[in-house]
Amino acid sequence: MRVIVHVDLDCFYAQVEQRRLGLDGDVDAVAVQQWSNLIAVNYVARRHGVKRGMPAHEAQKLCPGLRCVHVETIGEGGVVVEDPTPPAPGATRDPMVKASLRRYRGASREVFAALAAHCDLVERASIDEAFLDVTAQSAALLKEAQAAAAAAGRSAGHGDGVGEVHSNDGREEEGTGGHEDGAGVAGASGDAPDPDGEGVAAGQQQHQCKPKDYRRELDFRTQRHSQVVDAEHDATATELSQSQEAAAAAAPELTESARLLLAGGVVVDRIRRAVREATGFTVSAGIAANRVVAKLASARNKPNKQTIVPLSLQSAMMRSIPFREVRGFGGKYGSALEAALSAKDGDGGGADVVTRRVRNGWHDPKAADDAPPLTCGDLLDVFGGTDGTKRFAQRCSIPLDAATAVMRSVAGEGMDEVKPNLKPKSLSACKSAYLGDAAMVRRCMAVLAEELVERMAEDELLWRRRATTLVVHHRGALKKDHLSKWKAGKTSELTRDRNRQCRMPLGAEATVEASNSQGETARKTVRVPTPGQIVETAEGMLRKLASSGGLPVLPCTRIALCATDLQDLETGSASLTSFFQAQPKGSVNSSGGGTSLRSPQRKRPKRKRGTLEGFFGGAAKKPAPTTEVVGEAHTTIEDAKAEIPRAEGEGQGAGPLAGSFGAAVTEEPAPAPASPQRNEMWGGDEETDIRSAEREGDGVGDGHGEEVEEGQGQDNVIAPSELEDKDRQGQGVYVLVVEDEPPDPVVDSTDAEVEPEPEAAGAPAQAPAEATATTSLDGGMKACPRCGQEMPAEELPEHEDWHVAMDLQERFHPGSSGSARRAPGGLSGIQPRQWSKQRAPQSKIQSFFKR
DNA sequence: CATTATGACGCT
DNA sequence: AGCGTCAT
Repeated sequence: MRVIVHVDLDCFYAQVEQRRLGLDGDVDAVAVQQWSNLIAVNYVARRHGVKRGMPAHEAQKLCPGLRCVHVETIGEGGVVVEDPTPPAPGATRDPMVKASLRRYRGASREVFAALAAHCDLVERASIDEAFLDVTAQSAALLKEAQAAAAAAGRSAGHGDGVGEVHSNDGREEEGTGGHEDGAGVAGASGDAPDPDGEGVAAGQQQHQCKPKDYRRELDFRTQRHSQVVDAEHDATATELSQSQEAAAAAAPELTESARLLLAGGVVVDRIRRAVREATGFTVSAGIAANRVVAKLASARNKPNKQTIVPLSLQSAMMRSIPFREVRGFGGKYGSALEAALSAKDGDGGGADVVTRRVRNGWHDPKAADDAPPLTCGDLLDVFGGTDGTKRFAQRCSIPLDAATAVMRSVAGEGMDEVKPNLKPKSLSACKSAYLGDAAMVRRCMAVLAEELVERMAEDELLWRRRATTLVVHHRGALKKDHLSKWKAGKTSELTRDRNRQCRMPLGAEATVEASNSQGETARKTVRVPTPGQIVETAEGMLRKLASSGGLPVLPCTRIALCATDLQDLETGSASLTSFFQAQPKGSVNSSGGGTSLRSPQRKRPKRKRGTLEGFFGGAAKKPAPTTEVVGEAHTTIEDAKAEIPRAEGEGQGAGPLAGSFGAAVTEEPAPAPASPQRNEMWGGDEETDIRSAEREGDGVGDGHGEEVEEGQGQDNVIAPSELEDKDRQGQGVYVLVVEDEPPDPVVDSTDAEVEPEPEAAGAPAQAPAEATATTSLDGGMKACPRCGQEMPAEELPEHEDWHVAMDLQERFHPGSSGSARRAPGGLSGIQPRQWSKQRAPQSKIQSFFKR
C-alpha cells in the first residue's frame, strides 16, 4: 500500500493577500476579487456567507467588514497596477487591461519549494494543490517508532504510557454522540486557539501522554491533526487520531496499513508545518491509500487540518460521498449519468437507483434540490456487484470500460501513481473582453504577448526549458446589434471557441535578473520571442482561423495566447540545473519570491513596469541600485524587429503590427493606430472577408499561416534540436552579470571559429561588441568577480552559475547557509543591459532567412 | 461583454 | 492538430 497525500492550500489567494497586506486571517474577513466577482474568500468571510463567485458588493452587504483585494492588473505598455481600484459595479471594463494571477503563481512556487524540500514525490495538480507520495518516509518513520517503542517497552516497562494510548478510553468518550462525520468533531473544538510551538511539543511527546490527557491531545489533534471521516467509525477514528509515532507503533490491533497511514499522518503534519514556516500559509491535507480518496479527504476538514482515511474506513467514506463530488463527475458527464440512472423507464438498474434514492427521502426528480444526492454508495449497491457494471454500462449507454472506470472511481480505487512534477505544462495569458475591431484585437494581444513573454523568460530561468508551440485561442461573439438575441439565450456558432497553433517564434536573448538577500544581483540570459513576434504570429493564426473556419474572427469576446510543448534544455552547465531540478535535501526546486520576474520593492500603485519596456526598448536610463531595469534596448529592439520576417502582405516597412509594437516598446507613446483594412479583413461577418483575400491575394500570404510549416517560416521558430545545440554551448548562452561588477568578461574562444550556428538568426548584431572586446583582452585565466577565485575563462560561467544557485538558495532558504530571514520578492526585472556575448551569427540558415 | 484566468486531458 | 470537458 502507498501513502498518498493530497495537499490543498486554504483559500490560497486570500492567504497570499493576507500575508502581503499583513492581515490576520483568523480575524479579518478577506476576499480576493477579479473585476466584480470574488475568486477567493477566506474563512472568516465564509462564516458570513460570502462565497466564491459572488459579486463583491453583494458580499460587502453580507459582511460589512470584508476586505476585498483586487488582483493585479496589466495594461498596455506593461503598466502594472498592483492594487487596482476595483471597477465600480456595472462599470465597463477596459478591454486592454487584463487581470494577472502572477502574484499567486509566485507564492505557489514558494509552497512547492517547501513541499519539494520535504518530499521527493510531489506532483503539482494546480496552482494550489499537490499530490505527494510519502510511502517511503512513512514506512521509515514507522519502523523507527516501532523500534523505539520496543526499546522503551523493554527498559521503561509499563510506565511509559505507550501501551495505554490505544486503550479503549477514547473510544467510549468519542463514540457516544454518533457524529455526522469527522468534521463535526473538528468543528466542536474548532474554536480552540491554535496551539503553536508548544502544540508541536505536545504532539511529539505523545508517548508521555496518559489516558488522562487524552482528551486534550484529541482536541489538539482535531484542531491541527488527523481526523478520520466516518461517524459510525468514530471509535476507530479516535484511535487512529493518535497519529503519532508511538500510537502508530504501539497499537497492536491496528492493521499494518493503518499504522502506515498513521505514520503518514505524522509525516504530513511535519510537512504542513514546514510549509507554514517557510511561507506562512496554512494547508489542509488528505492522507489515504490513493489519490481519489486523498483528494476527497483533504476537502473534508478545512482549513488547516488533515484527514486520514484508513483502508478500513475507505469504502464507508466513499459510499457516503455524493457521486457528483467525485473528481470527473461534477460536470455534464456526471449529470448525464445521473439522469440516465434516475429515469424510471428502462430496465431494472435505473429503477433500483431511483428506489434507493426514494428510500432516502428523494421524491420528485424535478425538485432535486433538497433531495439527498446520489451517492457512490447508491451506485455501488445497485451496480457494484458482479455483472453490475455491465448493466450499468447498458443502462447509461456507455462503453463497458467506461462503466468499469466509473465504478472504480466511486469505489475509491484509483490507483494512479503520483508522478513527480513541479512544473506547469503550459503558460497562457488570456483576456475576456468584447473586441470589436482588428486594432483592438491587436492591442489586446500585445498586452497578452508581453505577459506571456515575461513568463516564458521566467520559466526558462526557473526550469531551463522553452515553449515550442504557440496556441491562439479565440472566442467569437455576436455583433452588438444581435445582442438581444444573445440575451434571449440564442446560442450561436459565432460564440464558439476556436484555436490555431503554430511553432513558437524564435526570439532574442534577454537577460533576467535575480537578486539575493544581500542585494547582490545576478542575471542570466534566456531566449524568448519578442512580444512583437508573438503578436505577429498570433495574428497569422487568427487569419488562418478566418480563412479556414468559415466564421468571422471579429468581433470576439476572448483571446488567449498559450505557450506549450515546453522542451527541456539540455543540461549544459550543470550547476544551475542541478540547483533547480535535482534536489539535495533542504534545498529548493524553484525560487519563491512571489514577485518572480519583478523587482520586489515596487510598491507604488501605478507605474510603468521595467520588464518588457526594459527588455525590448526604452533608452538607457539610470539603473536604480538593485533592481531597476534599464537598458539599451535599442539594439535589442532593432534586432527584434529585424527578426520579424517580412511575410505578411504588409506592404513595405514594418507592418502595422510591428510598427505598433515597436512604438509601444520604444519611446512612442501611443500604440499603433488601427489598420482599417485589416479591420475589414477580419470582419468576416460582412460578406467578402479575409478568406478570399488571404487565399487569392499574394501567394506570400501569411508567413505564419498554413504555410508556416514549410519553407522559410521555419527558420523563425525554435526547433528542439536547436535548443539542445544551443544549450550545449553552455557558456555561450548564459552569462552572469553581478551587479556593480564590470560586464562579464568571459569570452568563448570558440565563438569565432565555431561552426555556423543554426540558430544564430536572432542574435543581436552589434550589442556585444564592446563587451566582447573587453573580455577578449585577457586570455586564459579569469578571476571570479564574486569570490576572486582564478580559473580558466571557460569555467567562469559555470562557476558563476554556482554563485547564482547559492544566492538563490540563500535567498529562499536562509537557514541553509546564511542568516537572513526569508526575503520577499524573487527574481526581479528583466535586464537589457550587458549582452553577454554574441553568438557568431551567419549561417546558411540565417542568410537564407535574411534573404 | 455576463464568472475570469488558467490549467490539464481525452477524444478524435 | 483542433475541440470539448473538467476543475478551481
